[in-house]
Amino acid sequence: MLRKFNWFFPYTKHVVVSFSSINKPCTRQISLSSFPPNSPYLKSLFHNGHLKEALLEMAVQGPEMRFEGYDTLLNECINQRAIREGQRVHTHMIKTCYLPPVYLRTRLIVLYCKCECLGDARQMLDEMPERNVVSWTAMISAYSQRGYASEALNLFVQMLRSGTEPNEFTFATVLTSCIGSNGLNLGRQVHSFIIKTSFESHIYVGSSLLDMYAKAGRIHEAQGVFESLPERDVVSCTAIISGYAQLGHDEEALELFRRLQMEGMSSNYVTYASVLTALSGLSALDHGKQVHNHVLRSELPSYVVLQNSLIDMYSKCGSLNYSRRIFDGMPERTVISWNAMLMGYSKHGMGREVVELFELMREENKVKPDSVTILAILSGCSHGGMEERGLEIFFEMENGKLGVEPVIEHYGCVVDLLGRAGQVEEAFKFIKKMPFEPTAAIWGSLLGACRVHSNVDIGEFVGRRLLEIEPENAGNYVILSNLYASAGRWEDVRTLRELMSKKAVIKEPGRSWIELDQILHTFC
DNA sequence: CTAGGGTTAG
Repeated sequence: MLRKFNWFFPYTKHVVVSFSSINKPCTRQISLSSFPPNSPYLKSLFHNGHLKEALLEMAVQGPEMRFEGYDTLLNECINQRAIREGQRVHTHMIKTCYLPPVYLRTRLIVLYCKCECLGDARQMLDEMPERNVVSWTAMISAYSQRGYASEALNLFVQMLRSGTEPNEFTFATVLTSCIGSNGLNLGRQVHSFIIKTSFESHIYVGSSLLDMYAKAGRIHEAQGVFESLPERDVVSCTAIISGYAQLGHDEEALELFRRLQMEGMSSNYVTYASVLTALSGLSALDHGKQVHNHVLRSELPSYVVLQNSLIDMYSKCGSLNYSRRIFDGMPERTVISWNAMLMGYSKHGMGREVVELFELMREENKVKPDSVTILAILSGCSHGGMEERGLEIFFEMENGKLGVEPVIEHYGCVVDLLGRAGQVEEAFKFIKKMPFEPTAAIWGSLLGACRVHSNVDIGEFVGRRLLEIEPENAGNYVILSNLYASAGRWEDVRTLRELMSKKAVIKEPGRSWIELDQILHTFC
């Protein structure tokens, strides 16, 4: 950081400045005459990454700084995410009474956004004497990209009220904030606005629009937008494929991928990741291997995201050896890599492998576990006969030793774990003293344990409770009635069946599928 | 100057 920072040196010929960079302190003599304001030298300093020297130069130039100098400096601060240096540029404007035009103020908004100082960015925007569509859009997109959907939407409305017309950038970004319970409603309003302003066939707006419909579960509307696009690119194709995949329409996703590929669509890592999700859902190992081949032949095989998807796909297809081979071969892993692998072992009841892998994770100490890691471990211990170890890890987390904040799902896993171990009373006590209100899923897990271990007393209490919370769930009636049956309480079984038909509870039909000779067959 | 799709869990 700079130690000396004097603004008013332009009248001296030489100036000695001392500063310390991260590695070494240094002092340098700067000859002013060789550095006219906005000189090419200034630019060369930035491009060689000497931002701090450039800042000194700025300090030396003092009030001589003009638009071009600020622009170059700010852009470099943005590229390097250098917030301290950027603040100095901002301060320089204030101290020298420079009134930046809209363009430079927008660059400052972008600087603060990219450096995660959204509050400062917002203050910049609010204090601007005049704003244009770019200033508004930069802020809206910062909110959208970080998941602050309501802030993004509120700002969008404020922008409209101020009389500024949104452009294709604004629409593309604001649509990604049309999520949640009212998302579809908002998205439709934005859509009609898009039609009015004739941005509907814009490729960025269109892919954002179809993604919005897909995320709201409206795959047909998404498909409609996709088909109406005058041109397609990787992103729009990926968006529609992943739309199908995320809604569980895995066959359609795969079908569409094949068709678009034949039509010449190019794929990137996001495309493959989406297709792999669909294949995991289908447990289609042969198809998965084909996509893996595509990935290996592409330029992308070392992408972490893609390898994570492959680990997951092979796990869900039951090939844990393949998963592990990919996992072991990764030069860098994210927490998702560990979680996908742990989850794979967990789902296959390999409790010992789960615990061993977690120990490896702690030994390596490169990646911190998160909430999902602990979920994978607890459910793995529960399904894999490692109940005691699972409980130990849970209590470590509860005592704050893992750096993971316990959430209700963790408590749910422990209930499951105790229940499976036959400790039905302990599980019931555990639920009663949890710091959360038990959900239907948690009661359901305990009811299942009561059924398996024939604990009619607790089972009856829990079952009745569940029938109140979710009277439409057929499974609860069936388990409770089986529990009564196992205790020979036929009268209760009968009244329960009557209650069930009176409320017209319908059991969902079962579905299954199988892959034979690389052809997928599905049954209902 | 500002913009769209993605990986683990439920």
